[in-house]
Parts: sequence; C-alpha cells; structure tokens
Amino acid sequence: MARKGADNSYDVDEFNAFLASRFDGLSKQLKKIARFVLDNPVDTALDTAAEIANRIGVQPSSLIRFAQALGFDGFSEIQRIFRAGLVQQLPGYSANYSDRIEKLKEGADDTGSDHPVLNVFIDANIDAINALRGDAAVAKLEQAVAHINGARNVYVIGQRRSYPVAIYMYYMMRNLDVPTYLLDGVGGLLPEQGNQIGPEDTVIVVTFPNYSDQVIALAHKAAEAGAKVVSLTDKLVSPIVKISDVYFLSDRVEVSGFRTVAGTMCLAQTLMIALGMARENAAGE
Amino acid sequence: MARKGADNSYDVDEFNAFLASRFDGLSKQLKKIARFVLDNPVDTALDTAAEIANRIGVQPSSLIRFAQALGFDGFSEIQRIFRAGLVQQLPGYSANYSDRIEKLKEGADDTGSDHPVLNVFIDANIDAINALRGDAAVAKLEQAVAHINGARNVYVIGQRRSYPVAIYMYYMMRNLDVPTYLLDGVGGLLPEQGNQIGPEDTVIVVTFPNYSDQVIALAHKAAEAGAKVVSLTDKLVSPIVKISDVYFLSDRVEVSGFRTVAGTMCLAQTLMIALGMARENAAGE
DNA sequence: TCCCTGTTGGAATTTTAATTCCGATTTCAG
DNA sequence: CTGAAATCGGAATTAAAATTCCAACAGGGA
Repeated sequence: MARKGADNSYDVDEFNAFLASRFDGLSKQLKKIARFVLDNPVDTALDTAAEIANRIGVQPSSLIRFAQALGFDGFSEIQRIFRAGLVQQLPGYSANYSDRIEKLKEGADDTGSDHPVLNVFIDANIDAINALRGDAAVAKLEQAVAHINGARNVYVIGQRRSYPVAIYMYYMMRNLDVPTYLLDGVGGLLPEQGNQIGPEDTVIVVTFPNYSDQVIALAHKAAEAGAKVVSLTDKLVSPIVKISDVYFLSDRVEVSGFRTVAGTMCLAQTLMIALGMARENAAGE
Repeated sequence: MARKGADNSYDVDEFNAFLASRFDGLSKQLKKIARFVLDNPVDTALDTAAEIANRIGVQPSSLIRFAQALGFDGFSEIQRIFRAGLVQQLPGYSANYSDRIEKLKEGADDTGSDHPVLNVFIDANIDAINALRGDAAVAKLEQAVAHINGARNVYVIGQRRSYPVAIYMYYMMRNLDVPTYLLDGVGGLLPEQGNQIGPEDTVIVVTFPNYSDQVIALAHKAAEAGAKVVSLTDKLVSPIVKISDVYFLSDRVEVSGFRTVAGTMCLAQTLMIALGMARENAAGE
C-alpha cells in the first residue's frame, strides 16, 4: 500500500497556525478564503472546491492559488489535512487505534512482554463502549424497557460467550422483581425450556458469532409464538435482528482474536439501569 | 423500486436497516461489500470507490452494482448518506466524565427522563476502564498468569453480581485448555466444593461489597491449604486483599446506585488475554 | 454433459472535479 | 495620470473518479 500524500507532515492545528502566520501576506481574495477555511473546517474537508468557491464568492481557481501560495501543490492537499483531522474528532474513532492493534499483533510473540496488551485492550474496550452511544438510543431503550415491563414473564437466553451477559441480566431483573427465567440449556434441554413461551412474554436473546443454532431456533420459536424479542448482538446482518422487536448492537471491536465482552456488558447494564429507573418511577407514583 | 426521494431522505441508520433487510438477497461479492459498508462507515464515507473496492478485494464496478441493487443510481449516492451521517456525529464528546456524573446524580430523581443515563453511564464505564491502566500493571498480570499456568487446577469463585465475571473466566480458561473448575455453589454446596483445593492449586476469587461470607471463608480455607489466591475486588480494604497473592482492583465508579460491572469485566478479559498470549508463546517455543 | 442465467472482472467510456492559462481588472508607485 | 505588477474571473484543459459495457466465468438444472 503505497500510502504517500507528500510528507503528510501537517495536522489541522499545525496547518491553522501556519495559515495564521501567513495571513497578513495574502491578497484580498485569498484572505477571504483563509477566513473560510479557518472557520469551517468541516466544509473545507468535505465539500468540492467548486462548492466552497461558490459559497465564499470566489472562483475555484482562487482556491488553487490559495493552496499554492501556502506552498501546497493544490487545494486537494489541504482537504486531505482537514479530512484526516475530521476523522480523529469522531467519537470512538481514534485514528491510530487500528495501527496499534496491528502493531500488537505483529509484536505479539516478539518478546513476551505484554506491556502493550493492556493499553491497547483498554483502548479497544473504550472504543466498543463509545460505539454504544450511537446505537443504544434512548428510544430503543425505552422500547425494550416497555417490552420487559409489559411482559408476563421474561426469558433470557445466552450460551457460551454470551452466557455471562445473560446471567447478569437474569440476576439484575430478579433483584428488580421482574419475573425472569434463565434459559440456560442445563442438561441439553434448551429447546424444551422455551416450550411455555407465549404471546404475553418477552425474550431477551444474547447471541454473537458464531451464532448458536439452538439459540436462534429458540428465538424463532418464541417470535412465532407471539413473544416480543429483544436482542443483543453484533451486527445488523446477525440472524437474530430480523426477528427482533428491538435490537442492540455492540462488540464491533476485536483484539488479538478476542472480542471485547466489556462493551456488551456495558450495554446489558445500561438496559438494566434504564429498567431500574423506569420501575422506580412507576413505583413512586 | 420505491426508493425514497432523490434528495437526501435516508439517514445512516435507515440505510443500514434497509441494507440489512436486503442482505440475504445479495450475491456473494455484494455481501462482502455490504459487510464492509456496515462495518466501516467512516471509510465508506470518505474513501474513493476505487480505494474501497481495493480494500474489499472487488472491482469498483461491483460497488456500483451494489448501489444499484439497492435502488440507488450509483455508489456516490450511498457515500453522500454516510458523509451526512458522519458530520452529524461530529459535535459530541465534550469532556470531563466526573462532572457529568455529578450532574446525573443531582438530576437523577428529578424527572424520570432517562435521556442522560446512557451517556453518563458510558462515561462512567470508560472511567472505570481507564482506571485499570494504573492498577492492572504488567507485573501483576504476569504474576497472575504465572500462578494460573503453574497450577495443577484452577478454581474460580464468584457469587451473585460477581458470578457473570467468574463464569466468563471459567469459559475462557476452559477454551485455553487450563484445567479449571467453577465453584458455583449449586445446591448450596459452596463450602464443600472447595474441599479438594490444595497447595498446587490456584484460586481466582471475584468478590465485591457486600462480600459474600461463604466466598471469603472459602478463599481463607484455600489460602490456608497453601493455594495461590488471585483476586478481583474493589478496594484495598476488601477482606480478600490481605490473603491474596495477587489482587486487582476495579469498580470504583458508581452511577445512580449501580456499580459498573463492565470495568470488572474488562479487567477479567485483560487477564484472560494476557493468559492466552502467554500460553500461545509457550506453545510456540 | 451442456446450456442457461446470473455474477464477476476489467477495459472503455462518461462524468465530474481539479487545475491551468490567459485576458481583463485592479492597485499603486512614480 | 500613466504604466507595470499583482490579482482576479472564467473559459479551457487536464486529471481523476464514477459508471457502463461486454466478455468470461460459475453455478444450477435438464
């Protein structure tokens, strides 16, 4: 991957400082452009030169002159700087994060020192948790809480890696006096454990790749029986999403082959807190 | 095809949901593209079609086919959706978790609006996880890993709120071929389950306030029998610390009376990753 | 096995955007 | 006021990216 782009030396702050230092020496039109660039980093990053020129009220060629006056080849180079800066500002998207994971993987059996493991893994978990901001929206939480509170019984399913999450929710809901049952598959009886699920019930399904056939089958059966399905899974294309009334996504991050369970746990706990607060309020009225 | 208006009527979530609904009907290559788009919104928004195609390992023309299969004129239209979504995500991310937690606590029983819950809780978890950087030092991880690898058998104990963490470690260590037993207290037999613990064994204890008497008693018995004790708990004054060979602290953060379990989970997973890497290296030599 | 249908890779083409060029205009020194 | 240099607008050109097209291929059914 020949990743060049000149000497990629600038970041946005450096560029802005540099631009400010040169500002006085610029011509009238170029100053207009400079002001726009300093004030509108996002538009500078994303719009086409023609659009930007139009908004400023100058010709596109002036943008190129502007860039060249500052020593760049063309306006595109400046846009690259701003695009890179924009990505870094995105929540949960530290740009060098993937790099660090790559480095970790490369150096994994190098020395046996696991010094980088901890930090990278912490970063990965923070990333995973941050990703929830976008996904576990208030509306979805409220919907899920309503399904749980409206149910005659709540059933929680999760096997293997998802089992700790399932059992956590089971524990919390029991403490919140929600009539909850854990379908734990003890004795290989998972299919049978779902027999009594009916239209007044809600099923909470936790499943991640590779999705357990038994769990998916049981969720299908529950959905067909008319139960509400609330799911915690990894992707929109997960087989559980299409039969879910509400779904939450987490777990998009992987380090050294380990998927972070902390993000999913955080999601589960968020749901439980939302539930707890809703019930507190209901009890108080 | 009932495509939404030619103007920007899709937002990213709608698009993703729509894509997921059509996923099954797509061809093999198109599924590859769909997965990339779902997983990499930022790159989808900003890279050129040629770059994206190259990264996925398909031809640029497939991207256009992908877009058209979904009813769009071309891939550029999809990029527009993602660019708009990307800009919307930008402003967030102010700062200072502690302040926000304070705010939530003040307003907690205010209105019943759980709007701030999610963000504050996410912040709290990030705080909890960040705190691990200081506490789960490399030396301690190595020590714990050595105790686990050096043991004839490993026993994991954790009840109630700590049980999900315990069972997670049990699951992971079984997958790593560590001879592990979960002391789960089924049938009220927790005291008896520890009878066979001896000086060649290691016990991993997970315990948080209020510390279960049975768990503490069992840990004491194990320590007296000469077993190594590795503990996950909350504070230096926790009753488990003084009998531990290695201890890790987490869980210092509390929101609305809920202690974060995600931080502890992250700690447990860090320990498991360190263990996994150590065993990989050992096997490779 | 062979054909048919749908899918794919890759070159060719079109579209769009970036950049250059040049004549017109402004600025300012003398 | 005049003329030269700097600046600018806008058409022309070039570069880059998106899209189309077609031949080859893969998979499934007769």
